[in-house]
Amino acid sequence: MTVTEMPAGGVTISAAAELSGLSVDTLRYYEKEGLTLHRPERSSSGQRRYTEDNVRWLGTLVMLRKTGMPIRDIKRFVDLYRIEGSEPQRLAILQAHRVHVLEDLNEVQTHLDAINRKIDYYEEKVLNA
Amino acid sequence: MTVTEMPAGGVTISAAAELSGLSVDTLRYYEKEGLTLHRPERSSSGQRRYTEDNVRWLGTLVMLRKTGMPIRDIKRFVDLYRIEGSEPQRLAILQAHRVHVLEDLNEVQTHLDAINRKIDYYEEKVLNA
DNA sequence: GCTTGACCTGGAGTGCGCTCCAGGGGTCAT
DNA sequence: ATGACCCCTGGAGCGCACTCCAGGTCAAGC
Repeated sequence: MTVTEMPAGGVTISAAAELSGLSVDTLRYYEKEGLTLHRPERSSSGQRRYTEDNVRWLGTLVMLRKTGMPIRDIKRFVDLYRIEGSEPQRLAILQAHRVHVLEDLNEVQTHLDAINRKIDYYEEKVLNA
Repeated sequence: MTVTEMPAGGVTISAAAELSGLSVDTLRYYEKEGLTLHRPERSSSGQRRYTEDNVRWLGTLVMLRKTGMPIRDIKRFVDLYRIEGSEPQRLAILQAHRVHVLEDLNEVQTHLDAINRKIDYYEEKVLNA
């Protein structure tokens, strides 16, 4: 299943987990922590039903987490969505995060260069052995 | 102080911390975990004295940690240095790690693109408000 | 109507990588 | 010789982000 071919009534938590790449437990954990933009509706028997929007937001959460934003900061970001006209603040958070990510990428890239040099050194050493 | 202008007798743990960018506690922790190639010598009163080589190795540890290698894996890598002729294995670990780092960089880059798109969206929205 | 399996909740447990602390030196300037 | 510092050890504690568990509900298939 892809996110665009989701049934109208929404999907179960396990399907949402697969679609988002998160675990079922993590989905419930994120919801408990208030990271969901809107909590998924419940079926008549109380089970969560994730809509396309719900799943899309999970994608945003993954994006922020994988780029190293802590849960606490994501919480602040989500909370702004509940405040009318907070777009400038949301933008500011994203821009600041972008800077962090770029710095991080840069640092990792520098260390990667060092790894490559070490590999070169060993490749020569091993080849001439 | 830079690593090339270190006194011959070695430097204290706090100096080594500054030079490496790690904390004093982390230095002792790494040593406890067996991540040091050679344990630093001790002064007559039992204090650690880090040589240039010691500090250079700390740089390697930082390189591996900052690129996401777990302590456990670094331990395995260091242990190979105690085995004669283990250069091929050390090389293999570095090559495998390199692949991981590249995959990671790639993933982060992809998420960064998504962040940029979100920023673009908000910039337009905020500008036209 | 019984089993199976996915789901529910609240809360405890885990792994990682540090970080901090108590209690105790040694060294050096005043 | 007193105080200020830095250092030592073993071990406890912490923050983060999950992950797991017990005990229970519900729907569907046989």
